[in-house]
Amino acid sequence: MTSGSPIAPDGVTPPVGFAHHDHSSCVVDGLSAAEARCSSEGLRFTPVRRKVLEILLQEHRALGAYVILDRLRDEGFGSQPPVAYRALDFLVTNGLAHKIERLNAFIACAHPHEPHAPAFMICRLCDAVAEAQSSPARGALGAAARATGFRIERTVVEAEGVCPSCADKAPKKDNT
Amino acid sequence: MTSGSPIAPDGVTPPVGFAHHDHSSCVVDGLSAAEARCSSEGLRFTPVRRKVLEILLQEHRALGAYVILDRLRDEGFGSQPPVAYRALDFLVTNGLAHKIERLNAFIACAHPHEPHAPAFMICRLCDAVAEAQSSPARGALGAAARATGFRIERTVVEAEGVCPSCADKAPKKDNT
DNA sequence: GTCCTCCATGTGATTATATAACATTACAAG
DNA sequence: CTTGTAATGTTATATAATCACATGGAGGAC
Repeated sequence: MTSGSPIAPDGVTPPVGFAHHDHSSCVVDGLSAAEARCSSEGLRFTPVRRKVLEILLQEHRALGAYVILDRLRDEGFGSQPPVAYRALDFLVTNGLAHKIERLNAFIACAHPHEPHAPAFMICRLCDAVAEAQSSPARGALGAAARATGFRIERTVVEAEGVCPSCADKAPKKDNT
Repeated sequence: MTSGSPIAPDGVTPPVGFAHHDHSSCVVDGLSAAEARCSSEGLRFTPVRRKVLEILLQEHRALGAYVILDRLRDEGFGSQPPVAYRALDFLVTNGLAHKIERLNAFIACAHPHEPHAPAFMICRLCDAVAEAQSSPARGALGAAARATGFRIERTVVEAEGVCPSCADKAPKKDNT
């Protein structure tokens, strides 16, 4: 996406995941960004953590912890749940991956270079997930929070629906 | 269990909805709104469903399905998970309750009279949950969805943080 | 009325998701 | 090398959700 990364008129970074792009660069960029981040912050980017991130980067979909665990086992890592959960916790804590609460599953961060309040679009037909930026504190939710004195520390913003590709394949949904 | 009392261990009334209000009317209004809705739409507001909604209405916090199940058992209803999950599914489907994805728990709808895209504020200290309205499709997420052709069908908007009451109790925040 | 069908409920078993607890290993600092 | 700390491995368990099938009740067809 390096060459074909148009910036929308309003300055919003377009989401990745529903559009064609050079996917190999997603993996490469994601891993190198993770290395850079960990190096600069003194975090240990260990083999398990790297492998989990690589697994996540290979698709723009959310993967359950046990799917990841299966792949870790195939790669010779430990095969018990904490192995996957600990690596995922590291990645999420450090902004290299996100948990999709709606799916109880995990996805690699699509914008690992900058701090962000992620928002996700989840296709209920093909399970593709695209990450966008959100500013929930600026909308109705932020107004409600300020009105009541609630201090927002973290937000979960997830939209469920149909991605353009699936909408093309099944334009009408009343057809069984 | 604490017999369902919404009184915190220290004896202080927790922030229900973050603001003082006539809580008995929450229960009454919620139940009567549910009756009206079900009556007008030909839905069966059965004893289990009514009891589950009543349980949820008694607190402005999210309850796990198994907590609800415990209370159902105490009331003489079935004690197996599907009993609670089916009633919850009915309530959520018909807009009388919501699932808080972040907590894997459920809460009664605070605005049962009108269709809405709910947003929630979750206090990580006292577990109180307040419901607000959201318009995620009008912000950055909506812009991203339109830009990519994603059709939003449902949104999850949940903010985690500290409610005003807990912020007062622990003004110096030694975070985490 | 009887029968029938549909939907809701009850129950036992199972699957899926996540964490607790503790032993072992790797690694950096002194 | 010793030691402290973080990471990993492993067993067991907790929590969340669903499957599969039996039972029962309300309402319509006859």
